[in-house]
Amino acid sequence: MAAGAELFRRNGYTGTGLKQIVTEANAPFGSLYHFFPGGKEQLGTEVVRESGLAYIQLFDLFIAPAPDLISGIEAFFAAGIATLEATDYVEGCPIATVALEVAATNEPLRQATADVFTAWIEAGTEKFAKFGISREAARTLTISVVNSLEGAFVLCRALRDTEAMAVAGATSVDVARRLQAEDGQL
Amino acid sequence: MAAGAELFRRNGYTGTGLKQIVTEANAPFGSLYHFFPGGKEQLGTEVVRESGLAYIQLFDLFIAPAPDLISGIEAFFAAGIATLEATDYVEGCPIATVALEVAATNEPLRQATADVFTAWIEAGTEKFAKFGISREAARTLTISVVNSLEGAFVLCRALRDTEAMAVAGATSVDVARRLQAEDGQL
DNA sequence: GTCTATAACATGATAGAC
DNA sequence: GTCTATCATGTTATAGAC
Repeated sequence: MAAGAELFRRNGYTGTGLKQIVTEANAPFGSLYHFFPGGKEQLGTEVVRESGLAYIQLFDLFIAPAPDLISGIEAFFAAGIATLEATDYVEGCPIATVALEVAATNEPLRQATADVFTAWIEAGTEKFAKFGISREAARTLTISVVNSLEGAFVLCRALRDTEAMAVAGATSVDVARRLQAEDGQL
Repeated sequence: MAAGAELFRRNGYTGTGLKQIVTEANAPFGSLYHFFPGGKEQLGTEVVRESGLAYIQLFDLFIAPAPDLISGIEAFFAAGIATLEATDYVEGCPIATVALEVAATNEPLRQATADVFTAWIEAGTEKFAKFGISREAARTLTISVVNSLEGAFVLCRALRDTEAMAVAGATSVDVARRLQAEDGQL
């Protein structure tokens, strides 16, 4: 299943063949349908859900130990840049490619991607609220961070350049500062 | 070719069959290879390039007549929300889905998506600079706007909700205000 | 229960009739 | 020159041998 996750992340859902997955996983073809009777669709939804949860851990890893909101956000986007460079721009968000592909064509998979994004937004709201901003502000900040992150992955992978991710980090810091200032006035 | 553009935008590159395209276009199958001897790859690159240019016109349509930078950006994101609602979340960015799919697997197509994004950034920089901010600030703002727009399309289509696009607009306005203020100090 | 071999189908691409 | 019929290949899915 880890093999499936990596291939979906790199090549997308429709672009990844089941044959490719079992080859990468050094598994016989038949066992795939033993573990996933629902075929490619079931495998896809489970990969999306698992990858989504794993990404929350990654988010916590950079935000939780930060001394303050701003440096947490900076560390998070710095990690995004590092990932792009380390993988030569082949690995971005594990969900986004699949999400765009299936949004209009495969309802169960679309629901899985939606559940993952909902979980991210809730988890981020929780984390950011711990830094002393209101829950409403924390939710807005989380959505803004995810927007910028996802968009920057698109630009960076296409352009093979990290500039957009750096801008995304700076943008998110701006938003965080504005929200902190507004909350402080209340 | 318009049919190809719409299908690629909705279903992605690997998710769209040539048969599907000729059916949608009410064209016979053979004529496709008459006009595109390079097959699917040539069709894909031309669709990406043409859709990319068309999107710049759309950007101008909302930014150019705006009385000031902030209201131009607001109008642009309001149009994004309107598109999502009007198409029941099946149409987002015409480039992003293809860009993520091919970034690691098809170099000619990846180059086409990169050229489009480069053109967008240059065109946006040009337009925003006309509102009196420095070229450097205009470039940063453009990348920030595109990041937020692309990311919001991912979230909105997956969640079938426009909240993320609204946040993207507010975020972009924040960034524009910060850049205007910084430039004013120089 | 695991896996190999194969079925049923869709895909991209072409050759050849009009 | 336009298009129909077909090819070769790759896809998902399954049946049946071990």
